[in-house]
Amino acid sequence: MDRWLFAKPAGGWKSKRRFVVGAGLCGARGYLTRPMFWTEEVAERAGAGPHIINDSKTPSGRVHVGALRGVLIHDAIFRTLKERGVEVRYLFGVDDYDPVDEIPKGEDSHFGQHIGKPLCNTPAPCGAEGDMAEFYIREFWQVFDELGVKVERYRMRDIYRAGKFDAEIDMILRNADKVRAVYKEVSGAVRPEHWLPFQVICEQCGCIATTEVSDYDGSTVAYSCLTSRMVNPKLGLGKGCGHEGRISPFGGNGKLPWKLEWVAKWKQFPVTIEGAGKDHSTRGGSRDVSAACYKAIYGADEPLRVPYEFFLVGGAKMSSSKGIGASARDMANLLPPEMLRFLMMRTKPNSPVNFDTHEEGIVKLFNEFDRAHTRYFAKQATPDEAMTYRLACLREPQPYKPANIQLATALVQMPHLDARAEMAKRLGTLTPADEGHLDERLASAREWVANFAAEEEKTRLQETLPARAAELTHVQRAFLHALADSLPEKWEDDAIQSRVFEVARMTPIEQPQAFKALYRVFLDREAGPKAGNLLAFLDRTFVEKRCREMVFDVAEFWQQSASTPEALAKWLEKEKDNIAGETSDIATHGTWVAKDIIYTFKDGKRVRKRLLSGGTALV
RNA sequence: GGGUCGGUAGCUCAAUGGUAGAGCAGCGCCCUUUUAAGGCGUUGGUUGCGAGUUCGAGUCUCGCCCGACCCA
Repeated sequence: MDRWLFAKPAGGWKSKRRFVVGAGLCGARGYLTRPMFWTEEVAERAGAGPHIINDSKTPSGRVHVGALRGVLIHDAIFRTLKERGVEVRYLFGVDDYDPVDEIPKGEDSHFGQHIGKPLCNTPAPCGAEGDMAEFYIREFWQVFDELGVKVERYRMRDIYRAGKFDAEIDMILRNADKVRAVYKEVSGAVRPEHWLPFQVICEQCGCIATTEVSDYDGSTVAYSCLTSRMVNPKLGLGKGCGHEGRISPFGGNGKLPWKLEWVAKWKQFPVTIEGAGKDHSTRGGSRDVSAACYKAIYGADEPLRVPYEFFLVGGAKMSSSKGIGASARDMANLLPPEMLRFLMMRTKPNSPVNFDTHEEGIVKLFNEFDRAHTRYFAKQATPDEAMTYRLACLREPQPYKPANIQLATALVQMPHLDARAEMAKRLGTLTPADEGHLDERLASAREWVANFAAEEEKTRLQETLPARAAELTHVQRAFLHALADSLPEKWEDDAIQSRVFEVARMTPIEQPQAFKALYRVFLDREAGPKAGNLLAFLDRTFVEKRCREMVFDVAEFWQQSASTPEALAKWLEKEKDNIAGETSDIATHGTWVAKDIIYTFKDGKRVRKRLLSGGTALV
């Protein structure tokens, strides 16, 4: 469908969607326009700038794959603004002053004693160096690098300790009454009169989640570490120590609750664009609270909102106890960076992205990306498609020959095959870009097979004849016997491949049926890699034995393979110029009489045709 | 319980109140010693259900059902 439309005249028709105004007038009906890509809409709403985009992550465990949605949405907006010549920065913060409130899987003994403390004051697990926050954010930063997401990184511990939020902390504490009013009005949460929006780190036990602060005098606050508060009631952990004291709220002695932390960031940096996931973005949610506080305290408008839906990954291993596939790192191992970006770019922020790691989902994603790539370089892409593709690429798009993912996953499962060589053979002459792409694609294929493929999706050589071989027709069984009878002396892929075709013509059997029979008895699948390759690396006697395992009935076989005289005549008419000669012989089986005619083509090929009579009298 | 968003072909999703579309899957045909490849064609819909507004509703309004999320 043509995406170029005539926009209705301004003021005439109502329009929900924004349009890009194209070049000049086009007739009397309106301007030549096209619908905006979602990043362009955001850029348009954002205005001239300069802009500061902000996003952040609390590294309380391995960073979940869903966190990439916001990261990449912000990156796409960042790149679009830059392309438009707008001055823009992209900041990304580590919320490492947040408390430990949950325990990462399997780390109970290590983190149990630290629950309630700031992440950056908690040692890393597994005896690793550094603190918990650094430990978990490190692999997330690595993914940023691989995805080509270039952000200005900051850590909340540095911000607080350097006193960069001191002015905001002071302002917010002085306006605590406004904060309480907003909480009550916007989200219905009632806070006690003495409550102040701040949490200090308890000087006695080091917890930050258990303290309650009151009485700000301009330089210090009073606090108590509540024994009545449990950071994680489910686990029964993180009780306060009962300590009471007075301390300065500045210089890293404590932090703002994160709804106010947002306010401080917006004010200090200052942030002009910050999206948030749907969990924060609903009415009366945390984003509304933060925005209202910002307005109440500073009289300022919140940064541009970009509410976005979730990024959900389902599939084979996701629900397994191993937990592979749930983290950003795991997903980056499976999907090349462009693919992961593509997944996010093509879906508008307000729609959820559901990605399935089952074979079908993987194949579909890769093939769609390859089609986008091909269309882009063939200049057949629509404006939206081109934009999606360009934003998916890490740098200026480079041409290369796409390597089919389905073939790649098949080949890497054949231990006796050189998958790379097989793929390369099919692609033809390779440029360095082709080679790089091919290696990347094979790595994805191997990762999928190793960590994501369900058992039934894997290609496995069948040690014994699979049960479903019973579904083979008698022609297919006869074909396998005939193949066993005439396996080539030279046990090489080309010779075997040729022989398969020849035996198929001489059985006779339709080619697809012949190949399906082979894949069934050896792999228990409908299809597979090139048959010659597959067989060449198996033991010859094993192949011969397997091919003879299914018995067939001659009468059934003949009936399934016979031509009608009409069909034969039609075929002869078509092929007569290519046929050099023919021989025939008669065979009988019970009351059936088969006349087999073998036609020899001018190029040496031989084809058997079978005419059948009799049989009916006895049946 | 209150709120937000969504429900369109088998699947994933488009569609400015103006003829409901695309990709994939499926099906059919063609080609082929590239057999998990290639080419061409094509089926498929009570737009969750029911009312209303309108010349006209997938789109707007109301009610209900289902799902996700937020708040309590």
